[in-house]
Amino acid sequence: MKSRARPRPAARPPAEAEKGPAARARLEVDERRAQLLALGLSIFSERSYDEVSIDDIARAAGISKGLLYYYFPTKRDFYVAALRAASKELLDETLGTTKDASPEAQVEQGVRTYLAYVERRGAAYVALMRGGIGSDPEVAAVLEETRSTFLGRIVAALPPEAMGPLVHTAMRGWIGFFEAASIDWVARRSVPIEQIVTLAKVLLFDALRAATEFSQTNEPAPPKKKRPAKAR
Amino acid sequence: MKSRARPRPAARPPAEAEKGPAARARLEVDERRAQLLALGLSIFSERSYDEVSIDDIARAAGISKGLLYYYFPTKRDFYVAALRAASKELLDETLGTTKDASPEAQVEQGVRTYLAYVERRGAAYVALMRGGIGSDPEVAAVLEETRSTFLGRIVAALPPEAMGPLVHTAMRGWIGFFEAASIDWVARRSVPIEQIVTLAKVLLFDALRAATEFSQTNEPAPPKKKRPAKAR
DNA sequence: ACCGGCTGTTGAACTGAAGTCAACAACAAA
DNA sequence: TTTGTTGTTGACTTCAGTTCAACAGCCGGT
Repeated sequence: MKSRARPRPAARPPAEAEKGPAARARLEVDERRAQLLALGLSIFSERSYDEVSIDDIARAAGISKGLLYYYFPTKRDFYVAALRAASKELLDETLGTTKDASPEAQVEQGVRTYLAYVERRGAAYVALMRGGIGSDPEVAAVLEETRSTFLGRIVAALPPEAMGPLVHTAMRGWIGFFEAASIDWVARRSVPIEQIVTLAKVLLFDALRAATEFSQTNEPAPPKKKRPAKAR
Repeated sequence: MKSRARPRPAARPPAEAEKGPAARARLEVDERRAQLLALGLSIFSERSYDEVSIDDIARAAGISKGLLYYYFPTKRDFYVAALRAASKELLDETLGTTKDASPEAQVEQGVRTYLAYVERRGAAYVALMRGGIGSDPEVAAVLEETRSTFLGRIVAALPPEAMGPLVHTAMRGWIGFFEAASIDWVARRSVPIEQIVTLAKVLLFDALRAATEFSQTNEPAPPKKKRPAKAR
């Protein structure tokens, strides 16, 4: 009975109508959150950020618009959360279980796993890892964070003396190479995965070698022959 | 849509007030368009797409909001137009006047000019070439177009027999490498430009060599070639 | 000068989607 | 049952993008 009679937004329709699919269920925070993130990931893979309205998302999830704001403060936050989830998934999967294999084997393993993820997620990978909302600071941060993590893993496996500004840039560049190659690969699918793996692996070491070499001199380096990573 | 009988928006204030800066000037279409694009380029370099409102842009340009819509059908179109202008600028500058230099010299020249652009435009390059509005189809198209043009230039200088799916992917990847390296370079500025130029040049040919090699066999390729590039 | 016509320009109104909020319902504990 | 907590709702508010009819600068013809 509550005589709290406040404004009075008119009575609500009991909504007795039975909705075929999932009628309103009261889920736990974590469940619903996970459900929404998964949904967001799939939706944003197909349509761009602002081709999708909050109402679309709510409708697809079978919930009200307001509930979305109960879990995510803003549409953008929702997008970022979905992006972050995808990033985490990728990072976790590629963490690699190989401890003490040779550097070559480790790289090969990591690259292969990465490509497997790209192949499985396809559109999601392209839509979220590439592009994103763009200039948006938070989105850029997630992408930056992801690349930075990969960079860290590579650097961690390098002999400390080999590190230098140019090597840093070179590795950064290699990540760019690999992302671009991955996208081209999934988009065209005209090359066996093994060739991509080998190409990426070889170029990583090529880049590493070239960078350490050129760090010493500004000249195109005529004397030195080869010599992967070694003394400074 | 809403052709309601518009009664009478009330007379407009003569606005006799003298505006200090540039009072309303009647410009020609091309001039104003160019002015707006330049302005947009600089604005979007500093703040993200939706941190900037139409009103902000209009205010900065000293015009009314409505006029913007006289030149560009939508905010997004405006953004895309600015992006396209930047892309065209970059593509034009790097077209290279060297006709018959050696492949190496051509690449070096192109890379150097590209980096000069990146250095000059700094934020604009990063904000527009990277990111963009993201998932947006049109924006993606402009970026794709830009990369595709660069790819075309590289491919055009290759001996036809050398072309294959893997080489295509490799070159695509190299472009990704170079973009990432460029961004890292402008962001950190801890490496002399010459080193970046050399690194990029060497890796282009490394990638080319590796790709043509692996195209033949799935094996890590034991023997074979050395110098593919020859310029038709 | 006067009249048009063409076109750049404006301000206010309109629209639609993001974001807010008080009421409410499902469930658990008392 | 009663009460407390908290997931859930839908109408409402807000505000940035978009539309539009009126308007003003400028040229050519008379």
